[in-house]
Amino acid sequence: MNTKERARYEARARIIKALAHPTRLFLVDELSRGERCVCELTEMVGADMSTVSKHLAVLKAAGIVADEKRGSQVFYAIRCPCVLKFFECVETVLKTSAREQAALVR
Amino acid sequence: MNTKERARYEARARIIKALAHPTRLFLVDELSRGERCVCELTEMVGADMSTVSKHLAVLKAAGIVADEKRGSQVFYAIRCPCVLKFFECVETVLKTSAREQAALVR
DNA sequence: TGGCGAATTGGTAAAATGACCAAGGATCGA
DNA sequence: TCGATCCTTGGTCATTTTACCAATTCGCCA
Repeated sequence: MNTKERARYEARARIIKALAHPTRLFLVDELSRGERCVCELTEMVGADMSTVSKHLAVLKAAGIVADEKRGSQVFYAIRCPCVLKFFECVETVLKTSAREQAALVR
Repeated sequence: MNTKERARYEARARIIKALAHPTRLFLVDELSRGERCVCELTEMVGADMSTVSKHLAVLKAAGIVADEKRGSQVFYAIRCPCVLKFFECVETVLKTSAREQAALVR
């Protein structure tokens, strides 16, 4: 793995890392249904607003969501809907694992 | 977000976390071309074998790869090929970001 | 214009992650 | 059986991540 290759994998890892947290997955899932302001998301997540704000900042830095200030509120929206396909695959992995577990117990 | 929901997002995050490291992305990429033994992968990655072994253990625990001992070697292989679709999306995100950057400079 | 709600940012402490070294188990050829 | 190779595991230390609190900024309206 040379330097250039490594840089490519690091760039990819940065995106995936941004998704590698339960709260951020929830945020993406929720935003996939339409834009939401931070206070709405905070309410749903049930954590400190500063925590949610920071999670959103991570997603934004990765280019996964976009923000727009309107009045005193900030609305976030998905920028790359393909991210949702992640979930399908993740579910496949989970189901495959579950099946194997079941097979072992059988 | 109730307890059950949270558990679902945590399960998903575990899978994605397993992919959220440049070396592990490289390993998955390489394994997508066919099974490899740990010593081959170690050679390619250029890190300590114990480091590579631990990365592989993370992927295995997530159910993304499977291992098979044959003689003195251990071969790893992809278990859920759909993981490769992650990369397409990740590239899309990266390209979109790059385009926006370019637009800002223009 | 004073104050309130919305949001971000800085700071801090706890927990998780990651890399390497050292040690140990398994397999194979001499 | 001895030694070499392959691989995993345990330990340690540095770095990163994350959650909350406190402080600050911004917009709105009473």
